[in-house]
Amino acid sequence: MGETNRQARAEATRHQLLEAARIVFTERGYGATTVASITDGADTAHGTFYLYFRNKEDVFVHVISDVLEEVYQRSLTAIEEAGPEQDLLVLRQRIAGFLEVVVRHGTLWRALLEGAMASPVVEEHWLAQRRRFQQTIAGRWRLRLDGSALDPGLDIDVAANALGSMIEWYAVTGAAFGEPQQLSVDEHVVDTLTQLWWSALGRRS
Amino acid sequence: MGETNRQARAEATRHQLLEAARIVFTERGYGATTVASITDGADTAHGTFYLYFRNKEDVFVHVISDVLEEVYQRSLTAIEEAGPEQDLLVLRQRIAGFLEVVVRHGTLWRALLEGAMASPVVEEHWLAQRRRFQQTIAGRWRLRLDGSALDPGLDIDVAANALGSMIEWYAVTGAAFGEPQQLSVDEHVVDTLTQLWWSALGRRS
Amino acid sequence: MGETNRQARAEATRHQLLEAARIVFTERGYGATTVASITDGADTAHGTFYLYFRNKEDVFVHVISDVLEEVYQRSLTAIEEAGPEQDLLVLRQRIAGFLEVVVRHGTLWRALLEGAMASPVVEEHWLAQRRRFQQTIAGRWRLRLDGSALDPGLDIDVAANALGSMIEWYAVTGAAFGEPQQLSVDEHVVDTLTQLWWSALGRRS
Amino acid sequence: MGETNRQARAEATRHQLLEAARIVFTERGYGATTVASITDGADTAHGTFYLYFRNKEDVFVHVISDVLEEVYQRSLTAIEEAGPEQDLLVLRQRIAGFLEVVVRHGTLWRALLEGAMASPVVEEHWLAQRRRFQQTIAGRWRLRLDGSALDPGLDIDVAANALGSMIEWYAVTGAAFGEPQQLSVDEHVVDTLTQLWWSALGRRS
DNA sequence: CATGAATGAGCATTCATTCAT
DNA sequence: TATGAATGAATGCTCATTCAT
Repeated sequence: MGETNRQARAEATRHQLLEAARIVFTERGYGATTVASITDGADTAHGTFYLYFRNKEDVFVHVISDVLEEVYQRSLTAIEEAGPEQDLLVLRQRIAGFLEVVVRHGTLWRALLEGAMASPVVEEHWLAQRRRFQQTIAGRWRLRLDGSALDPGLDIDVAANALGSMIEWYAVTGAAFGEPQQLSVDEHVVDTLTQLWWSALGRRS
Repeated sequence: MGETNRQARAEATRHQLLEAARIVFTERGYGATTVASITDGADTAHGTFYLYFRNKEDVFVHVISDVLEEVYQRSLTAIEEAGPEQDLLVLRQRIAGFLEVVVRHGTLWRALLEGAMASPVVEEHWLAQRRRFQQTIAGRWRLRLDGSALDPGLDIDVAANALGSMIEWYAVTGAAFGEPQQLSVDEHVVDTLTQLWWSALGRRS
Repeated sequence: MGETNRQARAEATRHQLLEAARIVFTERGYGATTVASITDGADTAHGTFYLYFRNKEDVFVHVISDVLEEVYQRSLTAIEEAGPEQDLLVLRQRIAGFLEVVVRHGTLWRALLEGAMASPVVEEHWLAQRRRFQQTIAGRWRLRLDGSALDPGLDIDVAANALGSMIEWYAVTGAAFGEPQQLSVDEHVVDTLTQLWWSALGRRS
Repeated sequence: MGETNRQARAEATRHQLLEAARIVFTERGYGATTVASITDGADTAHGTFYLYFRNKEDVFVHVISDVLEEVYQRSLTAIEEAGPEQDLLVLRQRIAGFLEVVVRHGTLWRALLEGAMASPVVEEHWLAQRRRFQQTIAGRWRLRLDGSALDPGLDIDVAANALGSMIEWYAVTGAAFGEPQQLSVDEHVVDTLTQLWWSALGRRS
């Protein structure tokens, strides 16, 4: 029981560091974040950081793994699919979910891109998540290639990459760059993005 | 004439530095580039750098301005417009032009993103160019809003941003991340991107 | 009996630490050995170390004391002396014994030198043992100064120091430096060293 | 001429650092010497050190190279050889020369040993010099193997190593360990060492 | 105009030692 | 006795920037 207590406090310290890291990365980006700024935020000694993480890269991977998983879950698996006639609705909800997660984490996405460029480990994490994302989309489309679903002449993998990039980059540039952002998702925007995606595939509403 | 000579040599030195900077930024990215690595490449003394540029940020802005202008020119103004019946062909050529510039400069785009995250000045440069790009597209669309050109309910500014983001992010992630890239533009890809853009706007070929 | 048990376990822990320390010092040398590496090897908690030793210096002194005593015993007291006509044989056995101990402990001698340079306490331990060694040799020679045993004009203390140094340094540089060593004592080498020692003192075989 | 001036000052700075390093290594040993302590002694900024040396190991190699070369020159090549009847005198002068250099540099030899154990580069430097030393000695002996010069049954390489070790270790343990040393070479000691070396080879004076 | 030596602030990382449980 | 989390001092190294020549 004393043992459990000790473990619990260790876990609390680790959590403090992780949370402080998330905040500092969000505020300052990847490059400008120092280990000292994290331990300051976590209210621990400098050396304590190295009990839990190997270095800045390591703690960053832990921070972004949570976020990347969250955005994946929200935009791909959140909603039970109903009949095909509800496809448009489902698409809209997924796009809205994606935007919501990106907006909520704001400039942490900026740090993610920065980290991906500074660290091969981070880069690979992020690219792997993108690949998984796009392959899931392409896989869904292939399942329905029984009718007039998609325009012929469309390379499915390229299309999944392109439309995924459209949503991702629209969201990230909006939420993480330029002026400090409004922290909400405009319904108006979701409508347009949904329609673009839907029409791009040659469908009619 | 001695004066002219002096100016000419100064201009040559400046050009050497700028060219060396472009190469180093392309090879190492923004963060890993040091002033020393630039002056090494330019074969000048370390201190000479500061005669021409205030710091790394400053020289980077000059490097990317050229590239940003080039991509803008290639994808928006390169082709004389013919009759409206050739719109699809024109679109295709613009997309191909954009991809070609991105591919040709390869990992410098990666450095651009990195620099945008490290420096507000770089960020503003890049965002301004994006805005100009998207506004030009949206402006063109508005000029034709006399008929059934675009789907109703589509927010033109959002759509221009989204489709621009689609091409931009597809190209940049392909050319600047992941495995070392093939340095060519696949016709196949251009076809698909063109079709997505065209259809997304509700047009029929 | 519970008390005895307790003491026995404490003694076992102490022994584990000492043995782990010996291994780590041998493998990594004095400077590169950390308290953590010792407790890792001993399979105890980090803090346990400080229940038994004040610090790295302290545990090292304990480790080397054993080895220094061993080499002393082997090379000075191991063999029952017979008649003076067997002196050469006895000398040879002593030299062989010394070499054997040094070779067996290999790079721990290297750590010993390193430790002697880093810590005055270690240095004094080592020097005291050398002094004892050389004084024993010089004392033996003096006991026989009744005849023509040694060359006149030879300072006995200097000679004992010098010949002792010869064997010591030949053995240590061979066993602890340069290429990973063969772990055996070459008879050939023992012969030459014995002859040098014997002749240096002006004796004839 | 301004250029020459600049180079001269740079050389002076380098010399200051090298000299300060020699002093600090002598006073504190290898491990306890920090780059900061060297730049303090040289009265330069911390970063200046790295303009001239890669790290502590690098500057140490430069410091000891001078000393190792000096001891080699003094003890092996300093004296023009006369007739063979003067061999004993030549030997004596060489031993005296070796001792003099070691005594003059005092505890720097201690740092050399310490450095050899901490750094493979230093170790190799030192071992290479020892090898050169011993091979030179063995080579000389071989040149005279025409008569009764050396005892038969003596392995020449082992003997050169052993007698070289004798002088080296006698000198180093005397000058660099134990109490702060008298800074002079005792004639008495030189006599005994010379006689030991001479007799060990089976010669008669 | 050009040079390149010098500066020093800034950051990552290690590790001996303590102490509450 | 034993544990292991926490501490923080210490140090190596980099690099943007300045300035005397």
